Amino acid sequence: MMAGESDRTEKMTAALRKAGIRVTRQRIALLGVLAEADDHPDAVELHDRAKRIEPTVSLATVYRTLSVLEESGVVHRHSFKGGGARFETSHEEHHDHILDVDTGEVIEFQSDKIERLQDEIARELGYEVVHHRLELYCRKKR
Amino acid sequence: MMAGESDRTEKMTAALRKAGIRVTRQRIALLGVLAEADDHPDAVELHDRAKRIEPTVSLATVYRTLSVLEESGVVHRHSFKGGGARFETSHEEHHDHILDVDTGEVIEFQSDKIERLQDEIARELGYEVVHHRLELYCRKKR
DNA sequence: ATGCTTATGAGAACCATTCACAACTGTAAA
DNA sequence: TTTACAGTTGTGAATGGTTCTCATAAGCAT
Repeated sequence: MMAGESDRTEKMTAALRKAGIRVTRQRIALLGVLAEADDHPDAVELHDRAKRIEPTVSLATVYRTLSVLEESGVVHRHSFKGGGARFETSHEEHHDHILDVDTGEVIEFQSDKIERLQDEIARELGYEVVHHRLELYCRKKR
Repeated sequence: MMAGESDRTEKMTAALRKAGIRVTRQRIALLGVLAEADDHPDAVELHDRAKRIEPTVSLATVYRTLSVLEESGVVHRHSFKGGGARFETSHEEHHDHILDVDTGEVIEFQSDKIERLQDEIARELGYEVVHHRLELYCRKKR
C-alpha cells in the first residue's frame, strides 16, 4: 500500500463524523485548507486553495460547508469593512482584530480587560452579551 | 406670501451650500428625515420617509446622498449583522451599540474606559486607531 | 436670463451569497 | 458487497443591497 494518509486527515475525518456530518472529498479538502491557513481568507480564496487539493469543489459547496462549520463552531466568520466575509478556524482562543487601513493586514489581539468591561456595560443596561464584534481600524505609528 | 420656511431648513440649506454641495429638493427632504430620526433606519426606510416629503426622491439618490453625507461627516453608516447598512446623524457624541438579538433593537452606549483601552492596545502593537467598530450582540437579562 | 456643472430618475449592472434541482455518494443495514 | 436512503454536490439561476450609466433636469454664479 502507499504511504498512509496524514494523521491530520484522520483526525478531521473523525471529528466530522462525530458531529454527524458526512465526510466528503470536498469537505476534507476545505478542512485541510482551513487547518493550514494562518491568515483570514475569504470564500473565493478558500475555494482556490481547495481546488488545488480537490479540483471538483464548487464555490457553492465552499459557502455551504463554511456555513455548516460555522454553525458547529469550527470556524468563525468575520465581516470586516470592504469586501466579503473572511474566515478562520476557531481552535485558538478568542481574540479581536486590528485592521491595518493602509495594508489590509489583519492582526489579532486579546484583552481580558475589554472583555470584562463589555460584560459590565451590558449588565448595567440589563443585558448579557451573546457575542460581540470589536475591530480597530488602525494605521502604523511612525 | 405664505409662512416662511422653517429655521431648520434654512440652516441645513446654508450648511450644505457652505460645504460646496448643491442644495436640491431631494437633499433637503433626506436631511429633514435624518434630523428627526432617533432610530437607526436603513436606506429603504429613509427612502420611504423622504418620499413623504418629496415624492420624487429615488432610492439611488438616497444612496448617493448618504454617501456624500458620510464623506462630509454628517452621518455615520453602520453595518450590523444581518441586513443592509443603517444610518444615523453624527451630531451627537461618539457612542457604540448594543444590538438586542431577540428584538433587533439598537441601544447606544458610551464608555471612555473602553475607548482608552483600545488606544492603549493599539499603541502597544505600534498602531494608532483611526476608527473602530464595537457592537455587543446581547439578550435581555431576566 | 444664461451657461456650465452637478444632481437626478430609471433601470441595468454588480457582487457576494444563497437557492433549486437533478445527479451523485457516504453510510449503515442487509 | 450490494442496497437503499438521506445527505451532498455542481451548475446555473436567483437574490438583495448597493452602485453605475446615461440622458434629462435643475442649482448657482454670472
